[in-house]
Amino acid sequence: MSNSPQKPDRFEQARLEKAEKIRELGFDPYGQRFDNHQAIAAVRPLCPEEAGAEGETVRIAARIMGRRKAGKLRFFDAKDATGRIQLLMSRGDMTEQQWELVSALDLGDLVGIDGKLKRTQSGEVSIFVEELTVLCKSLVQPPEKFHGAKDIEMLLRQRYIDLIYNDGVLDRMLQRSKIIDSVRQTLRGQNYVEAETPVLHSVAGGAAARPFTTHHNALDIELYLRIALELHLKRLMVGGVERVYEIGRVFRNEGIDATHNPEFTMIEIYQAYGNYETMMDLTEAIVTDAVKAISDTMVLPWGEEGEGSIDFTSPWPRRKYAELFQEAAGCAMSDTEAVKQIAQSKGIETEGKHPDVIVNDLFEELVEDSLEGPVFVIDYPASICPLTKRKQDDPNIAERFELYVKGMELANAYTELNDPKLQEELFLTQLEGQDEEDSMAKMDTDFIRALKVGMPPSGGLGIGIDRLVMLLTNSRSIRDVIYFPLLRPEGMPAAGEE
RNA sequence: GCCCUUGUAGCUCAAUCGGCAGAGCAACUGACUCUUAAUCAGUAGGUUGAAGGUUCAAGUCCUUCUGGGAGCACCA
Repeated sequence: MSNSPQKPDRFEQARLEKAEKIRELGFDPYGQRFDNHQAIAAVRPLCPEEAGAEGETVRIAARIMGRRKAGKLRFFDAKDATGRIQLLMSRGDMTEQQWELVSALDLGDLVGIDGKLKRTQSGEVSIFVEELTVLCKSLVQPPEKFHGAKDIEMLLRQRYIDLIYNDGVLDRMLQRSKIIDSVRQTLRGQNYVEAETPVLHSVAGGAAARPFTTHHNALDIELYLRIALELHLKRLMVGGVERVYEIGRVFRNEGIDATHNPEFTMIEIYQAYGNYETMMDLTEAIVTDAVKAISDTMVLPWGEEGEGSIDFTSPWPRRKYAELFQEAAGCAMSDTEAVKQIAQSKGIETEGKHPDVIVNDLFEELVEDSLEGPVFVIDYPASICPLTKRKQDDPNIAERFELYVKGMELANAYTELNDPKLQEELFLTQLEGQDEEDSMAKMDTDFIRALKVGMPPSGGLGIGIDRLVMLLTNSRSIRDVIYFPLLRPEGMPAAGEE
């Protein structure tokens, strides 16, 4: 891409001329510090009910969203992060210099306003402007005032346009912040401490996913961006940090769709001397607290208006993996031949695969999408869970649960494996039918060394924060809850050109 | 990666069978002191994503490239 500045279009040219006019009037088109302004949402209720009655003097800072003229009157719609309010500027109430300044205003400009709250004759809450301060001249023509901006590509590449001009976008992102605050608060209340562990890993472990690779120049080594938080947090458990969590970005070099972004936010939580059952209780606490943080009710809408809902009232059902499998497939998951036949009838590749991998493929095909939830699926086949402690009375079953809501996996938790010898063995054992890069079993010798020192028996829990926010804000796409989802860069030269 | 679909003015969208590229909003000039998708009169605004091809004639048909979206695959 060229580094030379873009030639201004006709709109930018006109606005630059207005900026110059503002300078000639003795003002700064890009503004200065503007103290003691009030939130529009706080100011609106102060307006007198009776039309024409003079209310309090207020000061706001806002963006100009709309404009109407009626002779020597100017009505503007102004908006800040909290709400909208109408501004009224009258030729008769302003100095000559201020009136000239009004004529240099455009849609999209940021202004500081001092004036009195008063209702217009039609009853609209308004600020009758006494002093106008230009805080920033906008050089860009805003989208159409009625239909707004709809081009998804533009809205994602220029998310600020989306945030300014599309109602609900900023609100949803602020809800995301509230949800994350709530998660931290719940954990703080139970004496968990937040940790920050490395993003750059020499072994990308803790999950089954393709990593991004990068390179450190001074050490001249290949590094991976982390795909999970697990192995470092467990090292902290070894070190005596008994209740620990991290909220952080993880990176997986895989496809992009409505529920997957290459970088996404996970929380992983570890509790010494707990197990997967204590983590189920914690999951319920975290999610229900988050619901309370953004809603007055435990039943949240899902889908189009009136189409559906999610009832987060706890406790949530806990269903055994094997039972759900049997109900859906009509055979026991230990019946290897029957499982294979059903899998083949569903078009699932079975050749060379470990029986438990086939069972899991079938489970995903038959069961997952139908789990409306919230529901805990518990007790997974051990062979697909290499980091999990087995049940004491059945070594084929792992103490693991996944939480499903609306067919989406929201949380995943284990009773953590703390036997270093067994862990080492599981790292070495590739499940048949899995490519090495698809496998979770990547040898991490430093992690084994840590386990030998001794890690308490523990519960571990991971929650996909983006998915939690999606479910709580009725968002069908992960792009609705991430400010800047990954897009292909603009303006790359076509292959073979240049 | 596969397949389908889409890209027209700053924005939202038209353009019939291949036949003069258009509207609304926004902008600009003017009128109007209570509007709120304000109204009224006028003006200007285009490399139809890019390159090539077919044709007397291409926004429209064909090829390649490119950005976006939906689905599939992978995955959480």
